[in-house]
Amino acid sequence: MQDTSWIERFPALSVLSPDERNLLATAAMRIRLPAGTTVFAPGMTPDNFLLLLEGTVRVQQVSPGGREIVLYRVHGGESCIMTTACLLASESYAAEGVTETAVDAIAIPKTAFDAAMARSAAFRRVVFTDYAQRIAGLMHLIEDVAFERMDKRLAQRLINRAGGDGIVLATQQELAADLGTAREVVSRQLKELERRGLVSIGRGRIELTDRSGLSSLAAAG
Amino acid sequence: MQDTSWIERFPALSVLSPDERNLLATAAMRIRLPAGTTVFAPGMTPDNFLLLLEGTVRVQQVSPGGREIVLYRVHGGESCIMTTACLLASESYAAEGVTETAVDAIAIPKTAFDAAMARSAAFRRVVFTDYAQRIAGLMHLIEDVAFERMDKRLAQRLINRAGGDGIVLATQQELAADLGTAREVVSRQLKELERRGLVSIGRGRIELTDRSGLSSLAAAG
DNA sequence: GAATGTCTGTGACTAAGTCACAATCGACGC
DNA sequence: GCGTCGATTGTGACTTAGTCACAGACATTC
Repeated sequence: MQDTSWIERFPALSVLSPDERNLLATAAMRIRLPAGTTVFAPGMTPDNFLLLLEGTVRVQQVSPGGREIVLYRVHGGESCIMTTACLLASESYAAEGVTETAVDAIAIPKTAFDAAMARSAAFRRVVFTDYAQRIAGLMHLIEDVAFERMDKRLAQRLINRAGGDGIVLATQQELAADLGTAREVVSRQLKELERRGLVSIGRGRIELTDRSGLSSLAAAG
Repeated sequence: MQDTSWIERFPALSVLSPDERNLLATAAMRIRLPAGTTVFAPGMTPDNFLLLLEGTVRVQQVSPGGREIVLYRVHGGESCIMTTACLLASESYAAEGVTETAVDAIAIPKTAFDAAMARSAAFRRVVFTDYAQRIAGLMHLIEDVAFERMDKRLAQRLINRAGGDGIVLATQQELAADLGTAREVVSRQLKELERRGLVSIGRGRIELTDRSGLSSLAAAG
């Protein structure tokens, strides 16, 4: 008797027939990873597809010059299928995935993945939705990097990253990686935001003192 | 009796069973479009998936400020499935597809697409390969835009765009859109390349006078 | 409380993007 | 042949972003 309860974590899979559930549950392995684990990296051929139950995985690219850019994050309830599928299909790209928090996930071997794709329309829908969302995200990122001003992007990022208390726990280096820019640029931009009274800067911590001000900056054309 | 000969244009589909061929061929429509046709655009819900036989489709994004960036191009023998699938799955993105040349394509209605995905492993492979390649391309583009120098990117682009005679037929505006930068920047970069004896500039036309010089610039770290 | 490693700030410089024009070219009509 | 018009290209002056080379500040550990 397999444990199929994790399937409920994915609303799109809740319509699976008992047969289909069994197919997935039989092959699925529950895995737990601590924060900071490299899930995949250039040169590694992944043999499992991941469905995240809890935690987040950061997918990023590192430039030769040492600069980084975060491509997207996978959160609990989302699938990490896209990147692994890509790694299988085309060798050449330099993205790596790292757990940002402890992660609880379901790993599905390639053979079971293929079988599920063949047999289950619901499973296909999950996979396609994942692809579509990631691609839309990447396109949005390209638009951002190519066309938007840094102050606007930083304001946006601070708002997204802030907890309900209006506090962002991140170093300037981490923010720089999120935005694909240099740490010094973040330092100067934050200074300017502080001067304007929108944030207050601490070590590894930024407090948003004027969220609506930041929002209007983030929305500015 | 359906015409299934176009299937041979897609090597990955040549392994289809007669049944599967028939499924596709019955639903498929052959379409021809002149250059400059908008295949899809924000707000349009596409109801067909395209397999390109001949010609190219340019997929690009336009910024509020009027700047453009080419995300990728779909060539003959490739599928244009990704973007359309994305458009169906998630409304919010601003890419548009325009034919760059006259295009000869096969259009497959959504229902037949879903059926083919359910029944044919080969068809799934085509679709996944398309996704994987596009995503790898988008990631490469992000890396380029975020980290590479403009002179290097321009040199690369000129090499890719040049015919066997070493001539690029494109306006500076078009090159700027390819790279996601401003036309003035292309103008100045070209001037610098000309000064270094790598190219010779004409109106709507750039001649590569030193390909190996351009190559080493494009490869430079 | 001294040492150490991490994080942050800053000046000086280079690269890229923006804005506002001017100059040039090619095609078309007369 | 000549003039006109739109498209294309060139350029200066300025702003924004990224690079390099540091110095200073802070937290943790011994």
